[in-house]
Amino acid sequence: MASDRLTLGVAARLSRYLQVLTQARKMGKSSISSQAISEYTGVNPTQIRRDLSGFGKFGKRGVGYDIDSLIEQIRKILRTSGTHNIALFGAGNLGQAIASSSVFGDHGFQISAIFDVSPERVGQKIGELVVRHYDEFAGVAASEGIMVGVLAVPGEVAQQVADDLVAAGVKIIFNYSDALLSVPSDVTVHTSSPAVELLYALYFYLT
Amino acid sequence: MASDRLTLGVAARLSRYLQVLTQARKMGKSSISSQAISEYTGVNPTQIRRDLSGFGKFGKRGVGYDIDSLIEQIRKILRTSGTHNIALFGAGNLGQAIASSSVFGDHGFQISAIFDVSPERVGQKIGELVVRHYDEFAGVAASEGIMVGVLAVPGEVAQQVADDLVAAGVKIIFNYSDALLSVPSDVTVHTSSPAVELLYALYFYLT
DNA sequence: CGTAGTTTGATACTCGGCGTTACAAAGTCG
DNA sequence: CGACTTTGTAACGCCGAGTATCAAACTACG
Repeated sequence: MASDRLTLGVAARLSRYLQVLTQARKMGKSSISSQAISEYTGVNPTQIRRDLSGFGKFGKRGVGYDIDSLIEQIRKILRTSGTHNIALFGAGNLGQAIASSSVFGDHGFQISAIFDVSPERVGQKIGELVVRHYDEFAGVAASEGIMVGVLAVPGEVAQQVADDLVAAGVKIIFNYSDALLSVPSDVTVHTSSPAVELLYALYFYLT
Repeated sequence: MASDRLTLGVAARLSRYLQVLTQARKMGKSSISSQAISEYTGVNPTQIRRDLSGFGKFGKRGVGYDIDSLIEQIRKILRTSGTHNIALFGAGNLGQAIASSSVFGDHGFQISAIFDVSPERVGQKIGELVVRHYDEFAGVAASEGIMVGVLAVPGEVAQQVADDLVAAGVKIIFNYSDALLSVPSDVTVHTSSPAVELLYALYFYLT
């Protein structure tokens, strides 16, 4: 079949290209060379061209790659074109920051609902959305096709929320809390860990 | 010399172990097996043992690894023991979320100052710290040894702040904005991109 | 128009990282 | 004491990724 699974490395690099391309587009650029992508990602230019040319001829010789079309192509390769509905849990500082930024929207993720338990926050408006009470989640999950849940809740309740997400059929959990979540093997947990990324960067600076 | 540079892969995995170990410690565990670390990181247990045994015998056969001591050992290997001072820029929702959480503190990063330009935010107290005006940064950078800057500012001003950080001698910039930053080659920029990480996870779920 | 410069696409070769398998040694538990 | 767990270590092989090289396509400029 034409749709062989990408290797971990290729998928990781494609995602990274996507990040830089999206940023570059925001900066008003319309075209970019493999050399330039290399400077921002650290990936070898030849490697970049090889990654891309494996799926088609996206670039123009002597010019580079058209950013808009390359973004679309990579999204197709990653099978993540279109928009995906996500649910956000926790409307504290972090939840509000996420909801009012475009970090997820820029990559095709639409926040379709925000949940919290605090009476002061429920009913509050953040951007276009109104914070709903956590009890409503089960109903919302059933009606909208929620596949991804983003946890911006305190660590103490993260496991409880994760359990509820699993019960509702959510398959991917993005965890901003510091809790270690236990989930069935068919559910993916990705934990945000900026400090660890920083340690990694620091190591290479120090040596 | 005994301090050969670690390969990218080893350093990345050690960081990842550190993340899980820190979480596990928070959950009250005191010991963990390579098998358990494998379940949370996706790294092969043999690979984990090989990574660790290359630097010493940290585990106890039949038992596993003592979490506290292993964390300390990995920090030593990564040369990132002790505390590191970081400066936070932007005291909006995101900045407040970062400042009031322990994500950085748990890994030895101490936020030594928070800066903003908004008159309403300057002077406000977040945790133990008082938000200072951005103009004070140059002075603070000189007195404290600030090596890392965390940007929680709007994308439009991110490049300006980055330039100032570079001028002040900061070598590592953690960028939460969506701007594509240009810096000299001896400065490392790490851009937070949760949505891209999510796309990556989504790809492997879909296939 | 023509030439120099840029950048992609493609191939061949090599090296090393990592998965796999296997097993002895050291510890725990009943 | 004996069964079980888990680390530490070695051997082997595959494939991913860096490197080097070159032709082809495109731009820019005189």
